Amino acid sequence: MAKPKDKIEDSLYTKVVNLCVRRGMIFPSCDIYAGTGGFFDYGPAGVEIKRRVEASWWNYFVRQREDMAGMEGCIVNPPGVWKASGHVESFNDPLVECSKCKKRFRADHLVEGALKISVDGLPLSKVQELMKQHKIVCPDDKGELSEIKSFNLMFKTHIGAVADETSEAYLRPETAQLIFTDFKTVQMASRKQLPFGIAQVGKSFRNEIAPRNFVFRCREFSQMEIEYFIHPKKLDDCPLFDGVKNVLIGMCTQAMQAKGENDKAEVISIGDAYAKKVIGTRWHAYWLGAVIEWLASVGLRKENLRLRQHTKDELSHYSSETWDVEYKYSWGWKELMGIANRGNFDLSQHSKFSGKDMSLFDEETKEKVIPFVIEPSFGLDRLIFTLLLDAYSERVEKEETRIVLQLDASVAPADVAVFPLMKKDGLAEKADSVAKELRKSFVVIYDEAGSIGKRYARVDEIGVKWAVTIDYDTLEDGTVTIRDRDTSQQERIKLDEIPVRIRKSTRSFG
RNA sequence: GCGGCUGUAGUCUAGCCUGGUUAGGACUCGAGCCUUCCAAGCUCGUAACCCGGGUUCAAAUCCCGGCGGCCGCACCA
Repeated sequence: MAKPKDKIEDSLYTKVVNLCVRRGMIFPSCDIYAGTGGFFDYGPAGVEIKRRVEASWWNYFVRQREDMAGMEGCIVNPPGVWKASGHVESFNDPLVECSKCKKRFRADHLVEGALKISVDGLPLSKVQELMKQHKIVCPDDKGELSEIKSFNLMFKTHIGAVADETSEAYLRPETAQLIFTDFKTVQMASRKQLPFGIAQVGKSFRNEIAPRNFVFRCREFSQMEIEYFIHPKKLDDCPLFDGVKNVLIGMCTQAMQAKGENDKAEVISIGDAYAKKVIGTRWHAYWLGAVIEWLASVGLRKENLRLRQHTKDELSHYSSETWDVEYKYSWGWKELMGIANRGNFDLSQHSKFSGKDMSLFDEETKEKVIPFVIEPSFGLDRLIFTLLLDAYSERVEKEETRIVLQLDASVAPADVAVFPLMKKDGLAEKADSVAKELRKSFVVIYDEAGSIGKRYARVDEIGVKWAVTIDYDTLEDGTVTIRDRDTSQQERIKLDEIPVRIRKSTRSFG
């Protein structure tokens, strides 16, 4: 089955990466020292965009909802958490390399294939022994295989001064688990009854073997995750479903992929997809719709989005059904975020490993239940870069190419730029006081350096929607020109109309 | 992690082959002049040879090692 190309060698991609670095929005971390592959820092404009996307998400999914509670968990956790979640095991890939063709294989898979036994839970030394005993060689060209090398994708550290086995700890590879470990406390404190969700934003860490493709696969990244808890017998009892039943979106189903139609998507409403049982549960369908609506609200064009169902062999160890929201990158459809049905896997595991009761008493059915979970999981960095790709445009003027980032105003790095037409005759002083006043309510960029055209171009490039220019008329009658980034058209308005104009285009979050 | 290519200011690059330059340019950035609205012009300025060894009187240049980057393989909850 042909996978979408992983390779990124596209000019749009290159242009946006270049813009990110050149304008200091997103750039390699600690670049003055080497060895920092897979880590990226955000500069002034980048961090504003990031905070706004995050704030928009938090507002939409947490503050605007009755059925959601927020929390923030720790990054460093004891091993128990990750043993229960299955990550200690499934993050350890035992790899061997063929001495002839240099190809790499999963040692456990080779042994399982050759001996028709399960090696689940066996220590690596045992697997190595089996490989030797049965003289397992490269399946491609019978070449000799190397010793097993273990790749642990979790960052390990130690708690306290003594670094021995008892003090081991991990940097979390996903934020989700903290929601499960804290589930009972957050439920008690928020006094939410099923169904309800817990949301969290934070950093996660994966020690990728080969980080690549800018922020698409990095070692430290931000996640925005929701675990939505549902009574196991009420997965289709979804009162809010009507709100998204009309969301039309392209879908690529398992059935289509089985036929090899990986790049196709049938445009269908999410409600219909559920009615046809393409989507397993009503609550899953609901979250697919809610997620698409939010992604559209921060400016992503729906025609560049589609839902793709994971095939059975793609499903992770905890999931029974997963849908990815994919974006139509110029190098192919690729995962932007995922919505998994985790069942009660995690709460059950934590109950087993910790010995604590993770069930809730349901007042309606008078029974103790371990809730099922639908998990919408967003990668923030990837999303931001996708927003930049989606917003990137070029305008040719006088044989010169200008970059205009047509970001939604709600996620732009500033609400408004304020420029004096020139520095002299008191224009700069006036502009400065206008900027100071606007700063009380908005994110403002003030700039008096260079020609006016250059200053417009500078803010176009990072996506600021409005530019207010103070000129001689301002001193006379208190009017300014306000310029729209996308049309470069200007309009003369009164000073006190500026906030109204900005708010019209910006949902104010956070 | 393996293979191929590659590394000069914030960005793009000249110079490298054939060792000796105050390492040049353009854009950006900063200061100033000019300018009554879209990267104009002028003056001045800041800023670079990835790191470490070696060869040599002399290394951006040649050699070795390391580190980074890109591409391919592999990996990817």
